[in-house]
Amino acid sequence: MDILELESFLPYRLYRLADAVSHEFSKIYKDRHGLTRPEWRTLAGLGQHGTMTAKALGEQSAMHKTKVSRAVAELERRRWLTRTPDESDRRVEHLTLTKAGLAAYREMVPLAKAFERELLARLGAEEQTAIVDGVAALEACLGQSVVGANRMSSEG
Amino acid sequence: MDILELESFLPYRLYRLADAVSHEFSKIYKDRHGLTRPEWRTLAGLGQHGTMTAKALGEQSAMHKTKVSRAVAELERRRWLTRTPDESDRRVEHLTLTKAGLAAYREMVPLAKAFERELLARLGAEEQTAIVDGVAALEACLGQSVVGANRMSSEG
DNA sequence: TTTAGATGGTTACAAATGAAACCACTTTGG
DNA sequence: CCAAAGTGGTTTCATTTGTAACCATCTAAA
Repeated sequence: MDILELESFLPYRLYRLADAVSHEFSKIYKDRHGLTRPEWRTLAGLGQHGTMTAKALGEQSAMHKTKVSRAVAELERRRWLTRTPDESDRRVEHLTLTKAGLAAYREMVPLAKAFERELLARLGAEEQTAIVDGVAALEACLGQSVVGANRMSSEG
Repeated sequence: MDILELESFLPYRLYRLADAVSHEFSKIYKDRHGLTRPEWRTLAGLGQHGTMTAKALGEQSAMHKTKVSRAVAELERRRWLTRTPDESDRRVEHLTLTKAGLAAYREMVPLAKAFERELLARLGAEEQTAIVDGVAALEACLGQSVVGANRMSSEG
């Protein structure tokens, strides 16, 4: 009988690994500020780019537009971001972090970087390049049309 | 100002990648039989091991016990598995696939294997070993206590 | 014994999520 | 100019999920 060994099955391993890493990392924004993942990504996007539309946010951080909408609403409620109507297209709003939002972002960036650094630090040199390159390769091949702007991640 | 480049941030990339792969793979069990991921994992676990308890299922496939409970209930409703009370401990039930469940499992195993094979086939030889080894390394270091039996994945 | 905890498993409830409908606006093609 | 289709973004609704409480049973210690 032909069986499948789940523990060795790449999609399963990949998912479980990502889930564990993500869950570990979520402590940084969840325990600290009670943010959800969509909220964290929104904060990260705006911190990185300064000003973005909801649509751009969704594309950059692979989130469904309803998630973006809700995350933006919550961050606005916290007064971590403000909306500015677009001059020429009144459907569009430009989102920008407030001082408070920026402060939170600035506080989290070093923690995020430290997390990534320490995660990789537990690995040997070749192992580090292995994941980084491996992930990059899969991203590239799975590609343009699946990962990234179009897919609109479910995020778990 | 110190910023974080989300697109290069490993936890984010890993999650997005796993999500894309998983979503792609989910077509095999979702489109074909309308299974959810917990249901698929339950099927896979039982197919692989023959008979398991709900607890063992949760440990093997990194699922929260409520997910296992619900998945088992659904597969039972479909008559894809049966429960047999344990002789010596009446809290425990042993789960086994029925003929129908086994048939579905047998049908999916080759598809799953083909999916994995074709996914890897898109990569070069070194790239293949890169992800496989990279994932293994992270699994190992992130380790025993985080990935696997204890974590009880959220699954998305 | 008896009783206080563990343990396998289910259920109730609240929060997060996705699909699809929707609103306001803009663009396109007659 | 006008209707039809497209787009940015929100809301509604049903489903999925996690937490915590829960039930039944088992174990261990007094």
